[in-house]
Amino acid sequence: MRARRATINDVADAAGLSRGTVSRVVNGEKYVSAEARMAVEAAIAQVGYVRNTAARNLVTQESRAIGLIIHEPHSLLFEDPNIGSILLGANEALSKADYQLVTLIIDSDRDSRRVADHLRGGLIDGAVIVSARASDPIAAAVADIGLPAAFVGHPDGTPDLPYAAIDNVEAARAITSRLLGTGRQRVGMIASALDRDSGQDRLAGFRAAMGERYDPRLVVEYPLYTYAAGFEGMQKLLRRDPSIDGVFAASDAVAAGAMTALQEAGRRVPEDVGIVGFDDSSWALRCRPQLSTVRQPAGLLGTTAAELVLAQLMGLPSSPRVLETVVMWRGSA
Amino acid sequence: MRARRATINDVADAAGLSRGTVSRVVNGEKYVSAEARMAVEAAIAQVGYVRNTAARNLVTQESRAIGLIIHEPHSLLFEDPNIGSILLGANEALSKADYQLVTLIIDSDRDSRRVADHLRGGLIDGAVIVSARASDPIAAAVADIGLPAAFVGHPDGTPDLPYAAIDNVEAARAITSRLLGTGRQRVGMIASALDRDSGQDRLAGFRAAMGERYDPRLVVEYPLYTYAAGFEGMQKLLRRDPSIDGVFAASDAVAAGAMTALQEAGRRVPEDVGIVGFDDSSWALRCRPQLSTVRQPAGLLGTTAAELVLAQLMGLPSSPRVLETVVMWRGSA
DNA sequence: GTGGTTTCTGGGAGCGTTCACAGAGCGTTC
DNA sequence: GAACGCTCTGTGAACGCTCCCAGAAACCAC
Repeated sequence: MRARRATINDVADAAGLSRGTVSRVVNGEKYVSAEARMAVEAAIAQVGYVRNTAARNLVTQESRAIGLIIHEPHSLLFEDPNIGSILLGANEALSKADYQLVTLIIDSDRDSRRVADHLRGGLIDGAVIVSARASDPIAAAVADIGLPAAFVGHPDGTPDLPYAAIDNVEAARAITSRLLGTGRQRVGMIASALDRDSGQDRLAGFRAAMGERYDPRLVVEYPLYTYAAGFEGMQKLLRRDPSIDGVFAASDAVAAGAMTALQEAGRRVPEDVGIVGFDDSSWALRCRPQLSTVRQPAGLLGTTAAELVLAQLMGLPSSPRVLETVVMWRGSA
Repeated sequence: MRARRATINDVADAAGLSRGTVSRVVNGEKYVSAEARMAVEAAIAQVGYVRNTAARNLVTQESRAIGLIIHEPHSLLFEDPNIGSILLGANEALSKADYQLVTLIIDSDRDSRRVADHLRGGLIDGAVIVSARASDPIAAAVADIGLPAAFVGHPDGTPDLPYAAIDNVEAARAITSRLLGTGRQRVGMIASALDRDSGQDRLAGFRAAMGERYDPRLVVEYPLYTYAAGFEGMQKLLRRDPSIDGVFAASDAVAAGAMTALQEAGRRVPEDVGIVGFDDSSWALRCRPQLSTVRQPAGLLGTTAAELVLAQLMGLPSSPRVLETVVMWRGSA
C-alpha cells in the first residue's frame, strides 16, 4: 500500500538526537536548546515526518476529537435548516478549544452499531447528540460507556445527560397567544414530529394558549417537519372547518406548505387566515407574506451543547441550559 | 477522569486464557475451541471489555474510516440540498463496506489546519472532498500526503485525483435548448458560483446553446447558489430588458427566487416568461408552477466518489466517472 | 508404535508515541 | 570547594493491541 511513513525515530537519527528531544520539539515543550530545536526541525522537513495520532492517542488516552451524532431520517437532513446551524455552532466552539468536530450520521441499524463501536473505541473524547428520538439506543449507549456528552434538545426517556434546549412549550404558547391577539376565532394547529420532545412540547404550548377554545378537531398530525406535511395538513384543516381563520404550524417548512395550500384554495394571508410558524429559518423570509415565527437560536444551541461537553472534559460540573427564544412578528398574521 | 477501561489482558485473566486467544475470539478467527470461545465471551461481559480502536489502528496501520471534507461557506450548508444527498450517498457505500464515514467541516483557517493534521495523523484511510474551490489548499494537502481520495466535482487547478461528476456543460446546454424550443426570443441567465467548476460549466453550456443569440447583457452573476441571488438577479434582468421571456437559473434555489421576483413584477410563469433551473432538488416541486430542471443524481455522486476511494484502498485502479443527468420538464417553461 | 497433519493455545516482539526518571553540564551561592 | 539549582538530553517502560512462531494436543493412517 502506501510507503512506510517516517517515524519519530527516523527524525531522531537524521538529527543525531534522541526520540525524547524530538518529541519535546514536536510538542513545543521547554528545555530544548535552540540548536537542537533547529536540527530537529530540519530533520523533520528532510524525512517528511508527520506525527502518528493513533500512537499518540494510545499513550495520552485522549483524542482531542468530539463526535456530533446526527440521527435523522433521510429527508430531514435536507428540510431542516437547524441542523446545519447547529453543526456550525458546535464546530465554532470546538474549534476555539482546539478540538476536532467529527460528524457521524446514523442512517441504518448497521450504522448504529458501527457508530457505537467508534464511540467506544477511544477515537472520541465526547459527544454531542442531535435530534435523538425518545429512548434512542445510541443515547443509551453513550451514557453506558460513560462518555462525556450533551444533547441538543432533551427527549424523554433518555439518560440523565446535560442538554442545551429551548422551552418549546413556552415559545409555542407565546406565539399562539399573539396569534389569538389578532382576533382570530377558529385557530388550528399542524403538529409534527410527535415522537420527539420538540413536537410534543409545541403541541402542549398550543393547547395551553388555547385553553377553553382548544378543539382537537382542529389539530392534524404529521410525522415530519416538512413542507409536504404543511401542504396536506392545511388542506385537511380546510376540509374539516372552512371557517378556520388561524393556524400555528409546528415549523417554518410546515408553515410554508400551509401557506401555499391556503393561497391555492383562494384564501388571503393574513386577511382571511393568519399563519405562524416556528424556527425563523430561511423559509420565513422567503414566504409571501413573510412569516411570523419564533426565532430559535440554532447556532447557539450547537455552541452551548459543545461547551457542555468541553466542561465535562475539564472536570467541571455542567447542567442543562435553556436558551431564550423571541417571537418575530411579520406579515403572515 | 474516566475509570480505567478493561483491556484485553483483564479479559484474558478473567477467562484464564491468554491474550492471543482473546484476540482471536474478538476478531472472529478460526482455531478457537468452543469452550475457550464461551469462556472469553463470558469474561468480556463480566469485565465490560471494549476494544481500544486506537491501539488496534496502531498495529494494523489502518482505521477503517473515511473522511468526507466539506468546505463550504456558512450559508450554503443550509441552502444547498445536494450536500445532504451526497453525504447520505457516500455513507451508504461506506457503510456497506464497513467503513465509518467521518465528516469534517472547514469553516475557518484554523479548521483548515486542524483538519489537515487530522488527515495526516493516520486517523483516516481515505477522503472524499466535496465542493472544493479552484486551487483549494486542503485538496493539495490531501494529494501531498498521498492519501487515497476522490472529489465530488472536479475543480480546475486541483491535483490529479479521480472524481465523480456530472457534465454540467452538456446538461446546461440541453436544458437551455429545450427552453429555446418553446419559442422564446429573449433568454437570459442568472449565473452563480463562478469560482467553481459547476458554475463556470453551466454558464459555458448556456452560451453554447444560445450560439448567435447569446447576449452578455442578459447574463447576471452572483457568488452563491441562493434564493436571494435569484430574486435580485431576476429584478436586475427585468430592468435591463423588460421584454425578456426566458431565464436559465444556475440552480433550483436561484430559480425559485427568480420566480418570486417575476410573479411580484406581475409576469405570469410560464406564459410571459419561461424559467428553468438545475438540480431537481426539493425546491423544484415546491414552486408554483413546478420547475423544469436538470436532475442531478446527488446521492449517486456521493456513492460513486466513496467507491472511488474504496477502490484505491483495495489497490484497484480508479478513474473519473461522469454520471448521467436528465431533463425534468414540468410547468415552469 | 511412528510419523504426519490439523487444531488449538501461549507468549515474545513490535506498532509509534509520551512520560518519568536519571544524569550530565554549567552557573550561582554560601 | 561543596552544595544547590537550573537547563538540557537520553533511555526504559509503558499504552493496548495484533502478528507470528513455537509447541502442545488430538486425530488419522500405516
